[in-house]
Amino acid sequence: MNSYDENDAFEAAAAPQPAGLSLSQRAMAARPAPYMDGLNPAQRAAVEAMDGPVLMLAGAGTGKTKALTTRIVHMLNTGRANPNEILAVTFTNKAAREMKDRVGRMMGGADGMKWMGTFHSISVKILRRHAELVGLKSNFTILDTDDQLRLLKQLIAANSIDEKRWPARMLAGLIDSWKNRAWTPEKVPSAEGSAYNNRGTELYAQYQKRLLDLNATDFGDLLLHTVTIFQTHPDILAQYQRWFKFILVDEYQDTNVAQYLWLRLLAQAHKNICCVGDDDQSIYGWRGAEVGNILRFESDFPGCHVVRLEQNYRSTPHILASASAVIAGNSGRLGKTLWTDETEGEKLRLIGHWDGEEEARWIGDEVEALQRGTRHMDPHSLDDMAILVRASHQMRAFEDRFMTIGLPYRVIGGPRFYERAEIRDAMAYFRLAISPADDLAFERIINTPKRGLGDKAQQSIQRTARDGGMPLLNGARRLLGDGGVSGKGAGQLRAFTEGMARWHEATLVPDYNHITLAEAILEESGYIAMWQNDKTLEAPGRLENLKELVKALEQFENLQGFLEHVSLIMDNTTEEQGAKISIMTLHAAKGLEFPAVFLPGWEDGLFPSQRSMDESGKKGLEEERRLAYVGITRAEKLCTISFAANRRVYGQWQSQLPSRFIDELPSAHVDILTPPGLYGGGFGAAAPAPKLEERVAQADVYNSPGWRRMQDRAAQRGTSQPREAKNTVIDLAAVSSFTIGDRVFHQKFGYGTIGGIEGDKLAVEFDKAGPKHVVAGFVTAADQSHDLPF
DNA sequence: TTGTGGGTCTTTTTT
DNA sequence: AGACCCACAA
Repeated sequence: MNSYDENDAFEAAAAPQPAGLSLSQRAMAARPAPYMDGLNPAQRAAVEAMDGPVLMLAGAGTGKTKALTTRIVHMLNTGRANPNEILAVTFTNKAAREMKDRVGRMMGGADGMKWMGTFHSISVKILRRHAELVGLKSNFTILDTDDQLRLLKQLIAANSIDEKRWPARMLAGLIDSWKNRAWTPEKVPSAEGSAYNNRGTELYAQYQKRLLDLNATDFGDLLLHTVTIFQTHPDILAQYQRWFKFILVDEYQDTNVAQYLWLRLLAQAHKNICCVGDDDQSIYGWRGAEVGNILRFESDFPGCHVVRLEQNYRSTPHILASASAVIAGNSGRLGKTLWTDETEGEKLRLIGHWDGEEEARWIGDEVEALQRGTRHMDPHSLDDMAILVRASHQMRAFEDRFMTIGLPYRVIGGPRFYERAEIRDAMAYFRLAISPADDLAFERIINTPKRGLGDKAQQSIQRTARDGGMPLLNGARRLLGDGGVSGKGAGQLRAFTEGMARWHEATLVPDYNHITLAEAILEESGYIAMWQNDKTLEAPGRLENLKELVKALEQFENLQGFLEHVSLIMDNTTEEQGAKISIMTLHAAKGLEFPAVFLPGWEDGLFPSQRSMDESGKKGLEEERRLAYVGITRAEKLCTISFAANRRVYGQWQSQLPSRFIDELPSAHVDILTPPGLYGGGFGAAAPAPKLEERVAQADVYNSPGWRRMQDRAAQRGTSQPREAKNTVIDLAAVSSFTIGDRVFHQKFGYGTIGGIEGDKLAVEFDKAGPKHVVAGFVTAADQSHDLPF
């Protein structure tokens, strides 16, 4: 089967269409359609506005998917379009699947909706039909980032560029960003000429040529080539414009320039385009998304309907008020005011911790409390809870903690199934068996498992193949015939090429059993054995994944079909049993909702991310703020924000300041769970830090049992007694090191605070004030320390 | 050819 | 701290 053959819905367009509405359709349209029940006026308006462009500004939790799917159902039911005349585009397969499911549920099947999918999957369908116009054959392959990087490395080496100074990743990122902006090599502006040591454009052109030679595309090409075809072949564009009577776009705020052009070209004739988005949830600027697209919609499509969905069905008033207050800090918004009928609900909770481990500990306890149910909350399943972090490395502290207390968790968005090394290796074996000319697959697996074929041997294979103008696999065969490989490698290479020949034969048999074949390939190639002999910890998991892969084959008729599918669908489909708390990044959380959400790590530099602010300034900060908005609005009932005063960053302890977003939270909607003033930074607007004198007055360090214990110990050891230095302020810049509890910190603090949890011993060492001297104290419950009131 | 030790870098992620 | 990548030695 070739999926590019089955997609010929386009031909069906030539079939005569019913003129106007049928009687039954008119009857349907006349009475209020039952599927409209339960829509609010705004949603209804979004569903019914059919004459001209529509911009649906849908805030978080306002039922935009409901409006979007109902709109599709409405178009179908009123006979405005056939299922295959509606182009519905999303960004992720998950979103496409959900939309399909929901339309299917309302209509009793969404079979005819052939043009509902991601930008990329739809582009592939179009591109397969017109591949020759951009120099490809219709059975082109789609490279993943791994292949892409390997290709670029070869090019860089061939151009004798020092890959150390000019990494392939950098070039890949550059090319990707150019493709996101719909720039072919000729169109890259000369201002970009200095990129990649002045050779960026040149290498880009070479890379594109190499891709055509391989009859391959990368992900960016799928859109870029399609746009090129539309721009250079008006007749073809016109066909599609006629064909797609209505266009719907989800998450419009995340479109990049290429996608924007793609849409505008298709929509410019009839202008029946409906874009749904939320400018406040644009969080993918760093990968080319242009908030400008949504901000500009009204001038792009003059006379468009703008519908605002503002009634929120998800969150409590406190959560909405907090999210709104934070996002209000951004400028240039289209502006929305989320509101809700609900009046009940818990305030947000804000808590500071001593360090990241303490934070994880506290959240673990809190999760268990929520499971049991608390004074304020009914018992909740772990499935109802999520921890949303800014950066994926933050997830580890929680994994560690949950592992030790035996709390079931799931990490969402980790390394994806199809991106794991063992899966890609296995797929490369399948690819080579099906297409013996797939050189990239050959390179990946020729020495995996180790066959004694290192650099040298591989280079001779490359040379032989190039001289003979043949694929690498054939080159290897010829080299073997010529006796060009010696020693152990020869025997193993022969076994490999013979195996490949055998497996390739097998794929040519009509209706071959692809599952048995796949198992045979992995077994006979020695790939399974490689992992079985591997005694490292992750080996069993990898074998498990391979089994999983073979199982996934069952849903396909043959290996070809499977590979075609997998190149576009990269999501992890394995759903394990049992209730688990979810841990994921804020980015991965978009589109999801949970009754209880934890937002840890709200510290300046981490969130908002310092790098984001350094690289993109105010623009970066605003995107971070949108991320905060997304995080808070994921919560339905309970949202807990936390930060730590100290955190290990790249192996170094660093003192942290609370996030500036904490200062933007409205104090009336936030419960502070930490004694105010615990940390010098205070809680911003929610609760400003008390004056130092007040905090010193509250401190009762010297009456604590701990203080006495310290005195005892000093006496025992014959060292000097801890010095009393009450009501003095320490210049933190003079602190060279300090210890709290059993941790020692060697760091200069130009600013900030030092704190501990109750019971921590605390000692500070100075180096500026003459000879080193040490003061020591003890952290009490009342004064978990700040500017060291000794 | 394969294993190892030192140097480098460190946000977010879909297709 | 930890992952990754490359250069070098066995």
